[in-house]
Amino acid sequence: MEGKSNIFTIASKTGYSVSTVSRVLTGQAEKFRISKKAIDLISETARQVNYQPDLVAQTLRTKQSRTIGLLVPGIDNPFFATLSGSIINLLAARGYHTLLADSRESEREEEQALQMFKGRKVDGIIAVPVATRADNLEQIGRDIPVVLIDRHFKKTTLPYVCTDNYAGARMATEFLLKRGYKSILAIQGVTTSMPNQERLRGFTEAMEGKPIQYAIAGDAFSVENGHDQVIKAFCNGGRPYDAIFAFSATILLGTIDALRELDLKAGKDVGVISFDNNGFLDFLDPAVTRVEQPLREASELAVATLFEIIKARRDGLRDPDLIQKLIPPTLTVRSSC
Amino acid sequence: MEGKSNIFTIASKTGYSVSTVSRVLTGQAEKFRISKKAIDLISETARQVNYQPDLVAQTLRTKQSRTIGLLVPGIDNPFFATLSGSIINLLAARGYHTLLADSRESEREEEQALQMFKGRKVDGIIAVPVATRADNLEQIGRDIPVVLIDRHFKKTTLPYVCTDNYAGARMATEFLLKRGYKSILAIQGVTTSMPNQERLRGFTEAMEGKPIQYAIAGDAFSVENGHDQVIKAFCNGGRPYDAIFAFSATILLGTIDALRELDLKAGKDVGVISFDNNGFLDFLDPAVTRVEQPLREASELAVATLFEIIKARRDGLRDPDLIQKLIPPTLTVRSSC
DNA sequence: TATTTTTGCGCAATCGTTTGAGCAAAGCTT
DNA sequence: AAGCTTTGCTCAAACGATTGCGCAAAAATA
Repeated sequence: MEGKSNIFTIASKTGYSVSTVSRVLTGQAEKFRISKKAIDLISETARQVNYQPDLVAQTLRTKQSRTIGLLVPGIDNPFFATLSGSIINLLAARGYHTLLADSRESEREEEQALQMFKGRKVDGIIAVPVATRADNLEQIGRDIPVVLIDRHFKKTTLPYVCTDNYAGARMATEFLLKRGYKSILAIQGVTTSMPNQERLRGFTEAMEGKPIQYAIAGDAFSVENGHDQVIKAFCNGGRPYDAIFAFSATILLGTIDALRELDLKAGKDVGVISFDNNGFLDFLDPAVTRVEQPLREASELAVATLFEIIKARRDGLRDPDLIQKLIPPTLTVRSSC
Repeated sequence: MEGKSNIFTIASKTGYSVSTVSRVLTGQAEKFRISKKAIDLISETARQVNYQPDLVAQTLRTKQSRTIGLLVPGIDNPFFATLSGSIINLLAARGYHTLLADSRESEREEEQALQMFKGRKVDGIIAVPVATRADNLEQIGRDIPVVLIDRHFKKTTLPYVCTDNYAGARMATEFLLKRGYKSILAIQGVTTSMPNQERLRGFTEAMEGKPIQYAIAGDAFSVENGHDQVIKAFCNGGRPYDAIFAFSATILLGTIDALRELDLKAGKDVGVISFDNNGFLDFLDPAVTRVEQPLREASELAVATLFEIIKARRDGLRDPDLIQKLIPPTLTVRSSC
């Protein structure tokens, strides 16, 4: 009954060889014409001794770990937490386990995590990359199926599933313009990341040729950044902008905080719009208009894509058609602008 | 340069035996009096062929995976997301990797995850248990070091690090009373969980003998629950309670939402207090008074405890003194009550 | 120079599985 | 009854590392 039982225990208890036991326990009984008698006896004893296969040994032998490496740049960021949760559950539903690593926006830690994934023989990797160049991940992608999510590289051979950040930012900006705002402050996040660059592009292209003042500030997807940029911009006590476009929900929170400090009412004194879905945004006062990313859909597509590649490679086929999808976000209008 | 190099590759490239290579690469060179020449040559070739040890094979042989299993009841809950992030990073700092599983408040999924951890040969487990009985986890705890966090069992031999939920709830309740509220609605979460039971106990004991009306409702740590209970309680259009005690931040959000629906102003019409730390609570209007849990401290203690047990067992000693700690939470006063 | 000690390393078993190949016994065919 | 098929299983070699034991050559000692 104790945890010491292995395939050998069962073999000697039943009088069959380890081969036979293995084949029964891995469901290959039919294929190898094991007698019903043997199947029953072996299964029964396996149950009795509470046999649990050693997944490590199995992995070593079969080169399949039924484990996926998930790499995010900050698990404590609610956005990535939600994303991770979604992915982990989708993987679990397929019988896969998740090794979770946090690169904390550091290329070095990302690299380490990837090496670790490799050493651990993960069957695939889902990553929100922080590196600025695709090389390393593409290199790994040759050995292990990799799908990028949320962030991607400009020209890459890796599959990805991201939000169409360009379209989203453009949509948000145009919404602000339509609302009649005349001077807009955009507060951005990690400037090297693709989502940020795309949002920036969406914003500036939407502003192009418009007789509207605007500025771009900031450099991190953090509350502090949101706060500090607003304070800095409004520091002289004036009201230089009548609208703020926060490139993430974390930035938005900082913004809200700063506005409150400045005794300005979001939605009334200053229009506010944000990126990122975050249920929280509805509980703020005013509830915040935002560009919502189809998180669930993205996770599902990423996981499905990953498994298609895994399957193809397992069958010795070449990779399926490259999936590089930008999912259009939706505008959720509330009362903040 | 390709990922195919193993210890054998290096052995033949250098002319040394695999034993020697292994000893050099695992830093046991001195101990086995390997010559400096051999050490240099082997290290150098290892670098050249970009050798990465196969962690699976290593685990099989050494019975140490340098992996910890982390089990939470809902990774998409910001509270657990933050907790996980904190733990993952602490583990990473010690060179350990994390297998993350989500039980989704289901005993069955919890059991599966634990079996998986065992099969994966994790060196230890940190768990927020959902089971109502300790048996299963205690059983596993005999094989693998286990530390509980956030939730624990009444009488258990397992170490745990939790918030002193009783004290926290009592503190919150007494604060409400001191503020002069006369009728309080407490909205609770998963009723079987220890934190909830303790919070409930703290609440009711604080109310004992007080000439104050109160009610207890709810059964989930969710936004919906918070919302629905408020609506239900206030449905006849009256204002039966002048204060609400939300047993978690998620519940609180639902509460806020419901109050808004009812056209009641939190903080003004109805006092509001919450459990759980969540930076978000400061951005609500009004910012919410709350019992803050020392998440960081708890994670650190849990991880430290786990490693002490791991170390002791590895050295063949018996487990260190049982750590069962309730960390007192702090009251963060804002303007919501 | 003969013996002992030290130095430096290799042999081979082992961890718990999976799996290709092979083989005896039973059944079937003619 | 000889030959062919099928049935039902076993043998033993992997997978990639670690490790107890042993042993030859060199160095030290006598």
